[in-house]
Amino acid sequence: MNTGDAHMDESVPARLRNRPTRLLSMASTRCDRLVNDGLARADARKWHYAVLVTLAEIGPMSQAELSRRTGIYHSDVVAVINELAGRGLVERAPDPADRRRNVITITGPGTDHLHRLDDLLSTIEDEALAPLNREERAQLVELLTRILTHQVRG
Amino acid sequence: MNTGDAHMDESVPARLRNRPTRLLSMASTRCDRLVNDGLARADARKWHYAVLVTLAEIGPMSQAELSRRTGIYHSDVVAVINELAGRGLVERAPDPADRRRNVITITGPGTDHLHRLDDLLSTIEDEALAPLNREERAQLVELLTRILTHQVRG
DNA sequence: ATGTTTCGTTAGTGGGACGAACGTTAGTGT
DNA sequence: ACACTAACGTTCGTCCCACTAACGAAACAT
Repeated sequence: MNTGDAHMDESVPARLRNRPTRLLSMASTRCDRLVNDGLARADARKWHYAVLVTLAEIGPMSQAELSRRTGIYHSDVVAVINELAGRGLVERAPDPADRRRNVITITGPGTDHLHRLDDLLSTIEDEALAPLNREERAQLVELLTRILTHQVRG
Repeated sequence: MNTGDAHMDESVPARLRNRPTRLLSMASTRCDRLVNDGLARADARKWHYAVLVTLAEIGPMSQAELSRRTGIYHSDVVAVINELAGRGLVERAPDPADRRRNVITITGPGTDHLHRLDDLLSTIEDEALAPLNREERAQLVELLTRILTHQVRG
């Protein structure tokens, strides 16, 4: 499975090793894989989690709004909702007030599943960020958030 | 061009907004795009930079070693070297000592090009990480490095 | 000699982010 | 009342990336 490759040794040139964008890329790739593999064991993907948590926390909403809140590209929302609806975790119903919209609602089983995913994700992230303590994780979150807010408004 | 989407508003549920892996993913995606677009203006890709900087800093080496040091997947090295060699930025020659190997060497124009890419990349990263000062960038690098070293040995 | 490993290479897969276009429906201006 | 514009859901397709599978050639191990 694991190729045991180097990638991070001293064998990597310094100019390369310290490029923040490169580190960001590699860390993201590896964390994403951990998350994907982990969630796959619960037959889920990260977008499933994003949708379920959004619905649970904010309430029923249209697909377009889901796209905006979760960051899922609007073309891709359809498939995600299809998958979730196919498993009975959400319900898709036409909005009587605006017939362009579908109202997506989380179901009972959906809420249960969300709790499992929440636990699972916490475990996964705990392993992914193992070498970082509480404050350091908060620091990381803060730094990344600032980068992102800047780029969005940029 | 820019869709002006939200993605980072308060409209994002808290449980989602504070997930480090999610932030990592989004930051990486956006930074990668900045880097790719930026380097594209110099008709280059980030792997070009990785290869050139490695050759310049360490010296000629085989493609396999290049793969190990840069993190480029071994199947993909071929294409990268093709592109670089096609532009005369590196030279690919059979290794007389081991006829399985190719020895890749950076050329004069390759070194020039590397300098341009170095400057360009600094500019790009400066913009990508604009909201972070020196220490904070160092902090970010340190945190990410620790995550990565842990995962590689994990 | 034989089997194993390394190297370079080709072709192909799967996923994720994104773009283009379309029919449908809601608002908006006049 | 009517044309125009914008939003919504949807489908299809594109591009890039990390990765796999398989292969011939060469080196190495025993």
